Amino acid sequence: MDPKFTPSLVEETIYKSWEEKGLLSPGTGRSYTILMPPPNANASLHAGHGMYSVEDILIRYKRLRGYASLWIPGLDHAGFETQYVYEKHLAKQGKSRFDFARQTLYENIHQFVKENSGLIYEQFKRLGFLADWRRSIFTLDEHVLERVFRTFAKMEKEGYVYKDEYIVNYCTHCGTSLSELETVHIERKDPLYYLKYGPFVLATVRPETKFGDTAVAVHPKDKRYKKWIGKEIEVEGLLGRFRIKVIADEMVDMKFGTGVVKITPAHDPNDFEAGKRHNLEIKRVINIDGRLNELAGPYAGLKVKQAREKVVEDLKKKGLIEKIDTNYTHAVTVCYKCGRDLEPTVIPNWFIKVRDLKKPVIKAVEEEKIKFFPKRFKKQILQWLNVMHDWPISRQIAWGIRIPVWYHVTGNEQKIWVSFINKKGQFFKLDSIKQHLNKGYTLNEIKQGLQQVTVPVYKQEQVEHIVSLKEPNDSSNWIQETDTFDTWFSSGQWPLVTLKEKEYETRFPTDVMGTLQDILPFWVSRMIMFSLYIKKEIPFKYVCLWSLVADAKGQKMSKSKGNVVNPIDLINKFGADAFRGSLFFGLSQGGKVNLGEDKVMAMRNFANKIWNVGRFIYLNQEASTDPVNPGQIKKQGQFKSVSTDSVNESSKKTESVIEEIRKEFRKEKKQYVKLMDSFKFSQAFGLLYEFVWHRFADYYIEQLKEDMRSGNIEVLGELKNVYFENLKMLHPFIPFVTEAVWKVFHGERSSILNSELRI
RNA sequence: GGACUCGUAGCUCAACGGUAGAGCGCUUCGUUUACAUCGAAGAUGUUAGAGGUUCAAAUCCUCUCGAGUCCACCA
Repeated sequence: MDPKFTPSLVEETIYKSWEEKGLLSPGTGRSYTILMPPPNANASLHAGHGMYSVEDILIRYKRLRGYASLWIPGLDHAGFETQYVYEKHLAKQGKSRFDFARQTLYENIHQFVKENSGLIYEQFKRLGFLADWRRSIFTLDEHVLERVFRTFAKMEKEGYVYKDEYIVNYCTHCGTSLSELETVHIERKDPLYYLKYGPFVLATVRPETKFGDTAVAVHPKDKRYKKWIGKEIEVEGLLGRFRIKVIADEMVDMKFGTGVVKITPAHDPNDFEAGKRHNLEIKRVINIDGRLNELAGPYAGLKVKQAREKVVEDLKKKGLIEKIDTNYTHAVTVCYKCGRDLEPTVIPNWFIKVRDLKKPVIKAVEEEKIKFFPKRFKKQILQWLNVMHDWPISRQIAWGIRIPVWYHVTGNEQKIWVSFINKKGQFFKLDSIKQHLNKGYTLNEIKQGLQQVTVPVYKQEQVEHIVSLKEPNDSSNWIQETDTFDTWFSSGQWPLVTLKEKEYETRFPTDVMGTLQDILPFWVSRMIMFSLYIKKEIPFKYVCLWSLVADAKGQKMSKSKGNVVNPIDLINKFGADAFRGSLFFGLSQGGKVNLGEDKVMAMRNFANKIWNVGRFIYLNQEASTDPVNPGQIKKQGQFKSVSTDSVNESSKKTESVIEEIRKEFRKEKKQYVKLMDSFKFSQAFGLLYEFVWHRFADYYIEQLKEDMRSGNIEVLGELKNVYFENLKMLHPFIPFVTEAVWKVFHGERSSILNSELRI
């Protein structure tokens, strides 16, 4: 044994030996199952992934406790994220997604993902993860698509699916709608314009949307305006005079501005709601490309920002602006991806009605059928579930699972709008199929080069559609929806696609779902929802949440701050054990993990300490002439009878130290199990650290050093026993060094994973 | 506006009703034989502030101040 433990010399060999011995898959015993949260297929390891170690700890711990523990990995196609990355890649070549038919784009991204996937698994292996890689599942695998289709079809049949014009946060840059959870609110200072509006003055930050106003609202109790309620007023605007209705609505804050609000249902979420309440017309003036349309008269074609400037300028000229408050701070909703202002816009969208679907979820959480660690997340998820409203599942991206809805083209040529690329690669923007056909393109060619299908929701005359995996095989023409499912619609069904059919009897519900607390509402709540809906059973018994890994100072890691730590660098430098240890050493349950090189170094030292304790015992064992099996000594355990023969000071001392160590060790082990079983990993690890280093090495070994040197086999046996048991307890946290030492004592072909941790 | 988390040693954090701890850093001493990626000894704290409950409070309660996160609203 070298005087130093050198991770780089052993880690690869050890991992290979686990693979070769089949230790990545479970042996016999009671089932214990964890589904790995699928990382993005094309992702590369970042520090946050380090927390997947929690699951590795559980898998190894349970394996040592005699369970058939199984960790099933997977990869997520991560629709939005991946397409975003790919489009940046395209931009470098001076191209955009509008240069490709959606099918081509899909295939290109697929190729791109294929080329870039697999890396993260190699990196996970560097971390020592004991997952059954051969069982890896990709969220676009055939059986996943089928499951997703069946779920959608069932939901459709049972009335949980509907399509509606709906106001969504639309990112005109990313070209897609975002769920509320994908938006970010930022505080910003914007000018607040006080516009003369007929007999009123009203305040707005968005004068450019005034062309879409369909009412003016005041508070029902506002004495100032009571006499106008229900009447029409005449307003002098930029496009001439027009009449508009005055409505009363509680949403109006009398104290804000002048207490008068313009209602623009098409471009403001609140106004949209108000519009519904008062049956107002939705008048859309901004198109999904972020430019004003023909309803804005001379302003058509301008982007929102330019339009605002121009409108303000012209309003000033006409004397329609009373004043401008330049000191107004408000919250703006921006895209979490590109940071640009989101445009509230109405577009046709598929929705899932969640009111009934979420009820059993709330019940299961309330009744603690599913337990959360740390506990406070129970409260949080309940809060989220209670405010959760209908789920928009349409995404206007190509990289994803296409919604299996087919529209009946025959007879609806005028109602179905498409954009496509012709054979020559020319792009044709959104227009009705009829228009395109009139220009001489065949439906087949349109379908070949299809980019987007948009079927507005016609209140009276719906376009006939059916849910089907393939094009209906009849004489008429059909065209498939181009929207894809929200990523969470498929990954929410993860627990339903990861196990083999017969495993649902033994391994379902699975045991633990460990994941980032950020995606508790996105993912965890939806997995529970789908599982209860399809299987009538919870998908997992425990949810273990961890937070982001931050830098040494507790700052969130981000590229712009330049404080990103690459775990692989740390592993190369200090070893996987040191990296893993640093994620668990000295922190509170579910708290923030501060990853600093100092801490990793401290853990490197700890691994080395463990190695050297083993080395010391080993050298003494080699030195002792009689290599008696320590197991036998333990059975005899007769220190008293041995020592009574030679009654002297030193043996009395030995005897009492042995008693002491046994007592302390028993206590340690008991506490360890208790902590591990209640997901208090950091505390458990701290307990081991303290015992192994400061009690076992610094105290007991020092006390018993003389006995070891003089070849006292009983003492050696006792120390070995305590040491080995501690190796087993440490193994889930720092698998490599513990395995390396184990092999020194038990032979190259042995593995600590084949041992058992008895209590 | 609502909810949550957190203010403890120079730094990063533990302890969660019963003598305030760890890692890193710092001071002094110690290496012929397990480890200097080490050992021994030590310094550093009115536990943000104020009040309350209790025999006993860093810990429970209330308020104040400060930091952060999430949700909602904002014409």
